[in-house]
Amino acid sequence: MSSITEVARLAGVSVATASRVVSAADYPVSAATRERVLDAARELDYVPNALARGLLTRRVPVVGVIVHDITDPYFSEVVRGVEDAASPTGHLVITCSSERDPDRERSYVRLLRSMRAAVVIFAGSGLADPDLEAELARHLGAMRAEGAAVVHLSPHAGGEPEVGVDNAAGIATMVAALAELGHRRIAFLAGPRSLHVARARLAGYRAGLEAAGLEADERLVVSTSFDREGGALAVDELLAAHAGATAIACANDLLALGAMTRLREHGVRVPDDVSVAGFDDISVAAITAPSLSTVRLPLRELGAHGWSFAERLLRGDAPARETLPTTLVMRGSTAAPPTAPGGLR
Amino acid sequence: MSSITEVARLAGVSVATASRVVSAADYPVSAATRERVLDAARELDYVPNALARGLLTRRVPVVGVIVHDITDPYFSEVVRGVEDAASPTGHLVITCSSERDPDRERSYVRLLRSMRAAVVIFAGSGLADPDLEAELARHLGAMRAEGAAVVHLSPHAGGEPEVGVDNAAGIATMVAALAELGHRRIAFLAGPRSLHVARARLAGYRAGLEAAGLEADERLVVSTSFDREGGALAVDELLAAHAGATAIACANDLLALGAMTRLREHGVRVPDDVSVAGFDDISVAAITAPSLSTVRLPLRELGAHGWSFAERLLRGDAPARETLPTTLVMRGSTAAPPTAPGGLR
DNA sequence: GGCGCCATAGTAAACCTTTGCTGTCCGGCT
DNA sequence: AGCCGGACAGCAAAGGTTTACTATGGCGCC
Repeated sequence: MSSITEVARLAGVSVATASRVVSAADYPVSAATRERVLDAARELDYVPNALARGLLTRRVPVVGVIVHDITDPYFSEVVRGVEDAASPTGHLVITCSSERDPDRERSYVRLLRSMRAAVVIFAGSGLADPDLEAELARHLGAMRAEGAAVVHLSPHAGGEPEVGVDNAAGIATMVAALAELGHRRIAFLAGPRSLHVARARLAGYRAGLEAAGLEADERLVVSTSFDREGGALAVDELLAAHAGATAIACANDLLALGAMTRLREHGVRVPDDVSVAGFDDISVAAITAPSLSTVRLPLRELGAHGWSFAERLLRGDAPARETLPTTLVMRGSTAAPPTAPGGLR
Repeated sequence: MSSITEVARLAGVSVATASRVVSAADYPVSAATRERVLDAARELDYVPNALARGLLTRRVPVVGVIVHDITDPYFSEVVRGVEDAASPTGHLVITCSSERDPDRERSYVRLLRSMRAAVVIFAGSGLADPDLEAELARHLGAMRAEGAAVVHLSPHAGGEPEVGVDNAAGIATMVAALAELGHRRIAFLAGPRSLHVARARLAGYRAGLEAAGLEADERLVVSTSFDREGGALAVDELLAAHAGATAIACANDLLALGAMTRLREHGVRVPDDVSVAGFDDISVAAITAPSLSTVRLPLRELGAHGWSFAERLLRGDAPARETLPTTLVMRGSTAAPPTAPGGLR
């Protein structure tokens, strides 16, 4: 593979000049010389060595994205957003599926550091592990000191993310929409109490209730795991409590899907007897029967904003924290409450 | 960030010795010296510079995976397979969503080359574009000459992939299963004629028909785009043709999903009136109502095998081409044909 | 005509590691 | 006692690029 030395030799100039031409430095080079160098580069099929360049600039045009699992549509959307934003500037995206395993996360960050990645974006941070925290903090500190940018995206265990999503407001608009349809008793499937996101969404539910002038009833709030299984269990619990809900808002689409399945098993019709609403708008939501009313998270934008935040960091700016808005998506799983006194009893 | 020079200084040895310790070369170093170097490295939080190392070894522990779109579950599974296989050896995975755009693909390969990536895996190759082909061939040739490994996975426009999936056999087993259920008129939604995969699957359909002793009828084969929209359109076409199919096999789960939706809109029940079968087993397939009978592709394995193929290539072996088997997954969207003369008319 | 400045071009150091080759020391063998 | 070889350590080059600094030449201006 040809190096810049060979390009310079073929063009009959010094390597310095050749370098200035091919790397488009703002250094004066006469048009004739430039042309000769470009010709030589073309002829030799010259591709600059990013390693040598990175060795000097202490940074390689690569952005690492730490996700839980690239297979999860949530994360692949975010990664795609990063990629779309980063690739026009010649940056490559490295995906790191940590599986929330501290060891994997640790080793990924170490690898990224050894590679002198310009940017690290945390899209799904690991669970709290003091040991990991410490090592991570050390690595991240060192990387920042080296000039790399580190950005945290929305669900971030260790505090406020640099770029977030307004979970609370999102849920609140859904609650408002349900109230608008005429629902007075709106249940909420909250997901695990331990997760930061879940807590934010629960807060949004409460705020939405208050804004709509509805009474809060703790019997209407059920905490379970963040998956379909949890949604099904929560429905059982709601039925057992005879809480009389006419609508069920969920902290998560998977919860909503699980709830719908279980409701069907109990012979409860959606949305005729009970309305169900999700959160996230994963791609399945549009194709279930009935299709799921939900709140769309701007996942691609989240990734893109994460990149642009990092880019500004790289330039030495101190960008302001951002919060991205969600959008309401009303589909077939919600309707006005039944006129006859109904709901889950 | 500390370099090996500082480690050596702190340990009171030469850089050569320090290097031999930290890079675990099989070179004799006394136990005491080794210990001192290791201590120094730990104290300084030394992380080797992969760029400097790569500059020397002409290769950096990175594998680029070219996909159509990381957001497509098909590709994210493959990428995950590569990642799981590659990361234990300290390799990082770069995802490149080319969107089947020759320009993007070109620029990704160029970037990967400039980075001296050790491996490039094509998981979803671009459409035929003579211009791209030429430039790609040049890049790939150069990379191979440099010692990098290049591997093509199953859907490969430019010929036989190094690691493939037996598409034809997969469809054939599905056709056999439908025939077994009693179906005699099995339609096939074939996807675009231009795609190599689509053609392979169509061939499988024909082979399956023949093996089951069923008559081929060209009115039962519909070519559309490879998405839900295409599935819906194909159903319209099938209905218009009054072909009287009792089962619809699809070259793709998305086609099947689109077909099911449109069938519902026409008041046709699945599987009571018509059976529908997909191909790929994307994750949604299990949670639609009814759940989709389909053929599972070993996507993760495909990625993992791609990596191991590349690894052997890197070691200088000449591994043999591989073809991975598919598995039949029968769920709720298929059943015996209606006893009363039914089907799509 | 001489001086200095501008426009270019070149020199060489630096980035960090690996590794072939060259020491050095010591123990053991003849 | 002399020699040899083994075990370990160090020197220095090489890998490809960028960039601060230096050199060259031509031209304008007084």
